[in-house]
Amino acid sequence: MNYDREFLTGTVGLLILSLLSERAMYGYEILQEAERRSASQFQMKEGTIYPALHQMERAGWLKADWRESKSGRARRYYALTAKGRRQATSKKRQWVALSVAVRAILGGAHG
Amino acid sequence: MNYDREFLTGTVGLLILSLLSERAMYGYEILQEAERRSASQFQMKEGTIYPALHQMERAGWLKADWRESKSGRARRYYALTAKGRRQATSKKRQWVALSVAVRAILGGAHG
DNA sequence: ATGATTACCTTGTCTGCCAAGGTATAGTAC
DNA sequence: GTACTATACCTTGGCAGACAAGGTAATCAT
Repeated sequence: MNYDREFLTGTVGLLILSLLSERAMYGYEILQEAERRSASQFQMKEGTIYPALHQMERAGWLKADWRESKSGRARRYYALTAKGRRQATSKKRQWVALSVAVRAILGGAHG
Repeated sequence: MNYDREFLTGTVGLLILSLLSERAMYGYEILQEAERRSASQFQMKEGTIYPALHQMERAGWLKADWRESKSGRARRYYALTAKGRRQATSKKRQWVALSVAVRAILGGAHG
């Protein structure tokens, strides 16, 4: 297996796809959820996430629709398509393989 | 702790520093060693590693010297400086934290 | 001699991430 | 009522990392 070049840099894509594979979310919610679950290790920026979502939508991984919240504020919810689900699975697998490979090298280096 | 932006993309830097924290190596050797230990998962390219080594040298993380191999071929060996050793430790720690955080998010997503 | 491998290097391109800025609404504090 | 904060969306521009592609030159095997 070869890592996409994109993947080596693309932790953000992995996170988005992973979160959306649980349920549909809107952009701002993804930011907060990632921060919460990682104990604030991840602090993705809006300038990172919105363009990423748009790009994934164009690529056919996501499907978006506007929903009104109770307060009347409009939110754009994103859900995985079938293609997106395959991407999510693939990226997770790649990440696991990557982390195993990194550990194989760090491990040699003292421990 | 916050990840350097650089780190999120910079697996290559981590690998180089880790390998050099074991012993001095020359560029080409690093490529091969990374590939060998990762069971060919990593196939770093020369266009990646040489500029990276030069940059780390400029940053004062590495010290380089030319050595002749038995065959008479010249090789440029790189060794960590004290500063480089601190960097290596820091980057390893960051990587471990990153992988924990990613797993915290992937974990929620079905498993 | 021809090609593969070792070993170094640089330039140009593509893309990801983010800082910075912008819009607009809802809730809270004074 | 007005200022501030948080929510929620968005875009533009710049910087840096990874690599494809190309180059040099020596050694080794056929």
